[in-house]
Amino acid sequence: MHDVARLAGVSTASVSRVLSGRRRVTEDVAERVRDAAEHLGYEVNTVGRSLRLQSTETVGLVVADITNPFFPSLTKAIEDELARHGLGLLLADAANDVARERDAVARLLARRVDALLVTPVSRSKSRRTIAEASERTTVVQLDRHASAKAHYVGMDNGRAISDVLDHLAAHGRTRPAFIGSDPEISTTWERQRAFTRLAPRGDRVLVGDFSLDWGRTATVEALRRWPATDALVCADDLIAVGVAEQLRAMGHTMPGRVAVVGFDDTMLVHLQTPPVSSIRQPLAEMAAAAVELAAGHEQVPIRRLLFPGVLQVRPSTAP
Amino acid sequence: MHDVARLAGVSTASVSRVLSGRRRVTEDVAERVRDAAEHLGYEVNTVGRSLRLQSTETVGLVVADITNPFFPSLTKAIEDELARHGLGLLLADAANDVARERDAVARLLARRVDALLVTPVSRSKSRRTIAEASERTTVVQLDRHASAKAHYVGMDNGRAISDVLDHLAAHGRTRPAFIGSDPEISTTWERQRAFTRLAPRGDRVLVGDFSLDWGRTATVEALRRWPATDALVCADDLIAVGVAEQLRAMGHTMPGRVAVVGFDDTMLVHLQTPPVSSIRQPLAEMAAAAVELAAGHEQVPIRRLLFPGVLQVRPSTAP
DNA sequence: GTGAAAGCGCTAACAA
DNA sequence: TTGTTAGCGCTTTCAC
Repeated sequence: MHDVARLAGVSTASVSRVLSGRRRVTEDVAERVRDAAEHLGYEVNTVGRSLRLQSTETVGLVVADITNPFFPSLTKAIEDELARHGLGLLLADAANDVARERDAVARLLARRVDALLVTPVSRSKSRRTIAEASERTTVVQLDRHASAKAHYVGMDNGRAISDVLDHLAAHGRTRPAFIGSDPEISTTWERQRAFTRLAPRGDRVLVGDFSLDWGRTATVEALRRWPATDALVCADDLIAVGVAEQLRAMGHTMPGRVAVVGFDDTMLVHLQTPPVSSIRQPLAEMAAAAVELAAGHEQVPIRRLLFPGVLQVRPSTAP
Repeated sequence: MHDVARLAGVSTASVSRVLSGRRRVTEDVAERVRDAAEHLGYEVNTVGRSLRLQSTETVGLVVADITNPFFPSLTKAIEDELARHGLGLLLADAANDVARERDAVARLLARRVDALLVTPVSRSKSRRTIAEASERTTVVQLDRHASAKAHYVGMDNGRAISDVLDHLAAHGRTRPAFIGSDPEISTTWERQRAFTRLAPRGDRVLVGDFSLDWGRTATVEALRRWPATDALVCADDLIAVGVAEQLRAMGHTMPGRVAVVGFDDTMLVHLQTPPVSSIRQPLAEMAAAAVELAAGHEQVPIRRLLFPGVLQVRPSTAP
């Protein structure tokens, strides 16, 4: 910076004013500084700037499980939006483990991120981690939530379930069952609860884990317990794919006797033949809202932003 | 830090020495400092440290396409290894676009990452980006490569193809064809070249893009042009899944008349029935090697590290 | 509008 | 072994 100042014949203060664009200077000075900087290949050192401004212009993101295909899509949406705001993304993976999640949060806080985005692993066991972090910086819970002490940006799962049930009913399917996964995942829990409240026979719910095999097993179990079932609403796409596979193995053509619908609209549902209907989260809008909360310098009251999902209708529910 | 020093009755230098662990102090001082720090909830400010040490202890990773399921696995392996070394991960996505890749590299360099890991989008069009970046910091090309001026950590694709052909031959399949994707992707290109060199009829190669649909189309085309084909070696799993789907649609049971094998061993191949054989990259070892090169402070000569892949044999090639 | 100077929080060189 | 001090690169008062 000194070199640039010398070459431009101004003080380092003016160089800073020009290059950071945070203050007015005469056009003459601005031009000389820009020329000098370009000539010397000078680029502002963000570390010095961060120290001075007490802001790293970096946001941390702790995803519950990066290998779950929904999270890369979410990560991409966030990274995109952050880049648009000139913010960096420090990523950490909790690997579905609350202890690792706590570690990851601590590591990112130690790096002085300006804000922290988290998709909590567990409704109950992530609560303290989130609450404590939110005393140190702005925390935005994304997709999932665990604490009322931090912002939450997610999808309106109740409305999504309602839309699914309407869609199924419109196709004459009035005897759905719900294949859930771990109810400690807030999204799964909300979907299950909404189903219980809204479905014709809301008690037809099976709960297992987040896996293809569980989808297979649950299909057999559901059709055994409730033989008249004409639709299986799944807590996520991986389960839905397992369900679809099992139905095919049992000789059903989809939708045929049983319609199938998943959640999150990951690429998985496109790999099935026929493709499986799924609710898509509006990731771009969610990312924009989350980053706005994260980048907002003023202290705002805790927000809870719910976006509507969009049911992607495919042959698994509407031939 | 001043508060900690005062409370412990020592200088800030001693606080630094204790908390950074980079210098010897008496146990008495160390204990008083640690107590004081804990009492005050003090945590070293990494920004100040970075400025002083001229090192951010952070590594940048530019992935070619985070929504391609191979890259989350790679990202996870890297993040894991970096965390083990106390290093942070700044992530950026190139979205399969060389212009965005160049931007991403520039943004991470501006943030003064200690090293840059990149999976180049294109063998030819990413070359300048990589070469120029490697003049500014340590660059490690991961999985794919584009420039000889930076390290490369990847899989031995030639050997992998050789293993695949041996495996197929052992099961009596001696008339394979290769379904490639974009040869600008270095891995795809190497796999294709090895096939051409090693396969019984190395000219039986189709080249398309990286998609499910191309897998479907290519299957039809391959069986039309070379009706005796008894195995389809695919440049990646997504193509392999498309191939498997198409074979099923054509009424073949896998492996039956045509065996199928993919690359990268992503979760996609498990979603097929039956599961599809695939070559797994040794991600943990590759990540360890890449991070070692990235974290190594001494200037080492350009390295090119190839790890052997492991063929995961499944019913699509061995019933 | 511009420059001089202070200071963000840290660590290393130097002195004691 | 420990303390004093300078300085990493930046931005922002404050004085002009």
